[in-house]
Amino acid sequence: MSGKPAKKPARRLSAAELTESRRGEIADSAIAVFAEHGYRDASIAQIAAKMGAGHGTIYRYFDNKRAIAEYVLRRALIRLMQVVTDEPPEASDTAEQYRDQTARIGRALYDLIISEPDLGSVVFFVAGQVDSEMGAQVRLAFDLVASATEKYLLNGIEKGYIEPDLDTFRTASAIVGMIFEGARRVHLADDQRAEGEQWAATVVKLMFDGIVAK
Amino acid sequence: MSGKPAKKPARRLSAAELTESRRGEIADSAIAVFAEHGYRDASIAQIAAKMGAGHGTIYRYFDNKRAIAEYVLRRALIRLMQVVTDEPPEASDTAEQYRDQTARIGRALYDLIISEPDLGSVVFFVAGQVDSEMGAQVRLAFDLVASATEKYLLNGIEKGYIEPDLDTFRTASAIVGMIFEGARRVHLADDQRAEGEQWAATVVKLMFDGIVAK
Amino acid sequence: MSGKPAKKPARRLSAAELTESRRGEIADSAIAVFAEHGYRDASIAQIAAKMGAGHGTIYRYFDNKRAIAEYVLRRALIRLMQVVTDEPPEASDTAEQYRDQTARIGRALYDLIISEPDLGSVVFFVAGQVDSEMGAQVRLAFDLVASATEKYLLNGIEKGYIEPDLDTFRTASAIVGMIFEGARRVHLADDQRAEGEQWAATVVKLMFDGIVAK
Amino acid sequence: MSGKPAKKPARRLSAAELTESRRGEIADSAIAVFAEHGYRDASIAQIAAKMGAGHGTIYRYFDNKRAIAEYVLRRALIRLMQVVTDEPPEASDTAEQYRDQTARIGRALYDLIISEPDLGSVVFFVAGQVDSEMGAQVRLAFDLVASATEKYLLNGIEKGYIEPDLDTFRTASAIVGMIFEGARRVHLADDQRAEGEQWAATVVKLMFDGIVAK
DNA sequence: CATGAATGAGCTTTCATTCAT
DNA sequence: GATGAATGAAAGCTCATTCAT
Repeated sequence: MSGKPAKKPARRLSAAELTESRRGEIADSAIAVFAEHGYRDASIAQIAAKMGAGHGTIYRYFDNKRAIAEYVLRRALIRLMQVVTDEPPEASDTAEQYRDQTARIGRALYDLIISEPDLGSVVFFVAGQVDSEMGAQVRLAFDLVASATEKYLLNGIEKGYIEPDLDTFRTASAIVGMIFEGARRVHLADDQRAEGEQWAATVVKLMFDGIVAK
Repeated sequence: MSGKPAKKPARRLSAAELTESRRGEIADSAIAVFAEHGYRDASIAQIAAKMGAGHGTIYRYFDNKRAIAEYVLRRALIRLMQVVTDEPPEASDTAEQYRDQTARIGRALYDLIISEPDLGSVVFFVAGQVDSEMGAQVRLAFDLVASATEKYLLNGIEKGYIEPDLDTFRTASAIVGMIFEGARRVHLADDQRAEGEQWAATVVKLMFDGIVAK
Repeated sequence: MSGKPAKKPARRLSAAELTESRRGEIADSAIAVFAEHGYRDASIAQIAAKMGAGHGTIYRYFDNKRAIAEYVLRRALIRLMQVVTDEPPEASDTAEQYRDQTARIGRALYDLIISEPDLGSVVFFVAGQVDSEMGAQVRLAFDLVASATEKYLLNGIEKGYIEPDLDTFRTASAIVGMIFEGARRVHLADDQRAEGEQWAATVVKLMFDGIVAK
Repeated sequence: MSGKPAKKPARRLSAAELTESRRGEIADSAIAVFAEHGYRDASIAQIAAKMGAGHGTIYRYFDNKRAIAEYVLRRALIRLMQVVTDEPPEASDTAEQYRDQTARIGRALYDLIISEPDLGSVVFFVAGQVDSEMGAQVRLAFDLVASATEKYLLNGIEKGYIEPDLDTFRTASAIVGMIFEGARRVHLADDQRAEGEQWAATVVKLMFDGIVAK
C-alpha cells in the first residue's frame, strides 16, 4: 500500500484508502436511512443526500443498492461478534467466574445496542428485508455466536462446573435467543440503560439458577 | 370431527361464507408467495396466478396488497397464540407438573411450525417487511405471549415452587425468546421432528435446572 | 296524454315498451351520476346502484357505457331544442311581437334549466368528456338551434322589422352564444329564478336596442 | 427581435432556466396530446413519446398528470386574458372609438385562436375534463374577462355614450358569451381568417346597433 | 472524479365488460 | 330476465441504474 511500514500522521491517503473511507461514509448514511425507512423504502437519493453527495456518486463505490446493504450488514455483524469473542472462553475456572463473565458479555452487548441504535435496527430488522440470502447471513452470524457461546459451556464442562450432559449447541443457541430477545427489548426501551442492567441480571439468573425455588 | 350429522354435508354456502372462504384461499396463496419472495417482491399477479385466478379478482376480496398481509398475519398470530393459551396457567401445582406443561406447550408450538411452515415465515420474516406498524403488531403479540407466560410463573410463585424474587416479565420474555429461537431453528431444520423434540427438552432443562452442575 | 282510446290505461306493456321504459330508468340514474361525477368517474356500478339493480343488468339494455351517454345526451338535446322550436317563427309581425317572443323563449329555456339541473350539466359539461364525437353532437345541436333562430331573423327581414343586411347565421349564432352563456350562469346561480328573469331581460335588451345611448 | 446583441447568443442556460424550458417542452407536447385525445385518454407515455423522451422523464418536471394540465391551462388562460387587458378601458371617448376598440379586441382574440389552435382546445374542451376544480378555474377566468369587459361599459356610461341603465355585468357576460361562441366557431372553421373577420364584424354590429331595422 | 438528467421495467390499482348461474 | 363474480387491459407512478458532461 505504501512504501514505508509506519503510518505518517497527516499523510495523503492512497487511492485504495480513500475509496475505503468513502465507502465508510456511504455506509454511515445508509445505516441511518435503512434504520429509519427500511431497506425497500430507503432510496439511493436519500442516502446520497444525507452525506451531501450526488446519488450518482454512490455508484462509484458500490455496484448497486444491495451491495451497500451487504457492506453495512457485514460491518454491523463484525461489531456485534467482537463483543462476544472479546472474552476468552478458557478464562473461567469456576461457575462464579463464568457467571461474572456472562454478565460482562451481556452488558457489553447491551451497551453496544444503546450506543449505536441503528446497528440494532440493521441486524434485527433491515437484513431480513433485503432478500433471503442476507437473512441467511444473519442466521449464520447467530450460529457463530452460538458456537462461541458453546465454547464457554464446553470449557465449563471440562472444568466440571457445568452440567456435563447438556445439549451444548442447542443450549448455547437458547442462551443466544434469550440474550438477543433482551437486546431487542433494550433497543426499544425508553430507559435503555436500566433495561440493559436488568436484562443482564435476568439472563444470568435464569441461566445459572433456573426458575425453581430451592 | 363429530359423530353426528350436525352439519348438512353438501350445503350451499351463503354469500358471506363464500366470501370468507375465498379470502381464505387468497390468504393461502399469499402466505406461500410472501414466504418465498418476501412482501415487497411478491406481486399481486403471482398470488393470483398461484390460485389460478385473474389478478383483478384479488381486489374483490381485499382493498389492497397491505390488507392481504394484515389478514394473513392476523390469522397466523391467532393460531400461534392459541397454542400458548390452550394450557390453563393454574393447572400446575408442582414444579414437576409445570415442567410437563411447559414441555407440552413447547412441543405444540414446534408441531405447529412443522405442520405449517409458511406460518413461521410470515411471523418471523414477512411482517417486518410490510411497514413499521405491522412489525409493531408482531412485537405486541410477543408481549402478549410473554404476559401469558408470566401468568405461569406467577402461579408457580403463589404455589411456592417458583423462585419468588424473579423479575417475572423479563424472565417470561427471556423464555419466549428461547422458545422462538427454537421455533426458528426447527423451521429451518432438515429433520424438523427430531429438532423439535430436542429443543423442547433443551428449553425445559435450561429453564428448570439451569446449566450448573450439581 | 291519454283520455283518448290510444292507450289502454292498465294494459300490460309490450316487450318493446318495457325495454324502452327500462332504458328510461337507466338514463335517469345515469344523468344524475354523470352530473355529479362526470362521465369518466361515473361507474356502471354507481348507475346500477342508484336504480337498485345489478350492474350486469345495464348491459341488457345498452351495449356499453358510451351508449348510455349517447342516449342520455340525445334525450337532453331533444328537450332543449323543443323549447326553441315551440314558438313558430312566422308568428311575429312586428319588432315588438318578436321581442316578446324572444323573451318567452329565453324564459322557457331558463325554466327548463332550473327545473332539470342535471340536463344542463349533461349538455354543458358531460358531453365534452365522453369523446370528440359526442362533443360534435352538441355542436351540431347548437347549429340547429342557431338555424332555428336564424328563421326568426329571416322572418323579421321579410316583414321589414329586422335590419336586412345582417349576417343572419352568425348573428343567430351570436344570440345563441349569449343565451347559453346566460343558461350556464343561471345553472350555477344561487337564486336561479331571479337570475333567469334578469338574463332574459339583458339578452332581449342587447339584441333589440344594442348598448349605445340614444 | 432586436437589432442589438443584447443577449449573448449561445449562453449556457442556468439550471432553473433549463428546468423551465423543459417544462415548456412538456407542456407543448401535452397540449397537443390533450387536444387530440382529451385529458383522460391522453397517456403520459404519449406525451413523452411526442417529445421523444422516456415517460419517466415527465415526472422529473411535474408531480403528476394533473399538474401538467394545470400548468398548461394556466399558460393558456394568461395568454387569453392578455388579449382583453391589452386595451385600456378609459381610452375611448366616443361610441365610435369604443366600436373600433371592440373590433380590435375581437380580432386580436380570433388571431390568437387561429395562431394557436390547441390553446382553444385546452380552454374550451380539455379543462372541463380534468375535474371540477379546473372547470371552476376556467369559469373564474371567464368572470375576470366579463369584469374587464364591464369596465369598458362603465367608462362609456360615464362618458355618456353607453345606455346608462344597462345591467352592466350581465351585459358584459353576454358579450363575452357571443365573442367566445365566435371563438369556438373560428376555431373549428375551414377558412379561419375569413371567419374571424366576419365574426368580429357580426359581434360589433349586434352590440352597437342591435338587430332592429331603422 | 463527481454529478444528476434521463430512462424504462415493473408494480399496484381501477373498472368496463362477459357469462355462468 | 337478472345478477354479480371474475377478468385483464391499461394507466399512473417510483426509483435503481446508466452515462454524457
